[in-house]
Amino acid sequence: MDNLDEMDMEILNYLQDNGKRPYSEIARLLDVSEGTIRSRVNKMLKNEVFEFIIHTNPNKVGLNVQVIVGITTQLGKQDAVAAHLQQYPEVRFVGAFSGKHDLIIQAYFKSNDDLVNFVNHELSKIEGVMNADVNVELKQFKDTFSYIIP
Amino acid sequence: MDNLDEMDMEILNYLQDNGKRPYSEIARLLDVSEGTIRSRVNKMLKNEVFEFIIHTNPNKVGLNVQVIVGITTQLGKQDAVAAHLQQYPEVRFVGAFSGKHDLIIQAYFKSNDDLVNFVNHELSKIEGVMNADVNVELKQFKDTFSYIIP
DNA sequence: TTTGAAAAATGCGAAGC
DNA sequence: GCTTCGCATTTTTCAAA
Repeated sequence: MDNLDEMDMEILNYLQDNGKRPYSEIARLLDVSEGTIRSRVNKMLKNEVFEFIIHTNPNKVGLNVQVIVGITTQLGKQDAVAAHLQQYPEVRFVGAFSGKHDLIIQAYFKSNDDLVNFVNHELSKIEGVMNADVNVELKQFKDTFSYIIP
Repeated sequence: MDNLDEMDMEILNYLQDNGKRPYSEIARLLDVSEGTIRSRVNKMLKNEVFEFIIHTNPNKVGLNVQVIVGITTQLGKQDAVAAHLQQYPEVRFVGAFSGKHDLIIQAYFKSNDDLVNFVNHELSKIEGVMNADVNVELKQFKDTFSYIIP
């Protein structure tokens, strides 16, 4: 709940390099005891500051088609459309935006067929969706999660 | 390099719920020995199938302004612009797309001031950038990394 | 590759400062 | 809130099937 101090940020910085880095190693690097790191990590986990996950390379698990779709929704239907979209496992990200599109989503598919199927048979049938601007990824330059600016 | 079998996928499925899940627990769930899980995990790590990371809640670390920017680049300058953009720590994602925009990026900022500064003083000065369509996130509905479809 | 068992390292809880 | 110190759990190592 309360704010993070410098040591918390340093802990996050070490962990975002490698989620398996042992508390004892971080403790050595920051010159405190292992218990200190552990209690701070657990406090941050409890406060949902971060979570331990894995980042899978989509291509290596057969998800070769990645898209970002800008969606225009009918006035007043934005929340309902978003609630609907977030239920799809293929949809990784859903956000409401100011700008050209009301909603922007990011999704992964195994094949172009699956993508076309999603757009034509799912997206187009959601009530309140007026327009969908589909962008298919051709090349990925960066996809990091280490966004704690040091 | 070679393909993942069903057990590999199940391991990924268990880990994406919780990157700290012990190998021994996964072993029990899949009815194999702990060493089997470990050797498969290490093989996948070596082949860059996935990595252990943390996912930090941007709001909790003071990154309150999230944007997705669609960028139109001058013909032939796409790669150069992308290479430039990916150097900013604020920029989490850079991809080349087919569709309305040549490049799409996702970035986090501490404040609107920082965003405006980035757009006016950095983005606008990159050679080859012709247009930038800035979308500011108003609300986040979903932001998951568990996209291994079971 | 997978297994099993011993050794090493890590994580945990509690008490005290 | 930080540390220390036993104890439990996990990870590592390695020989063998």
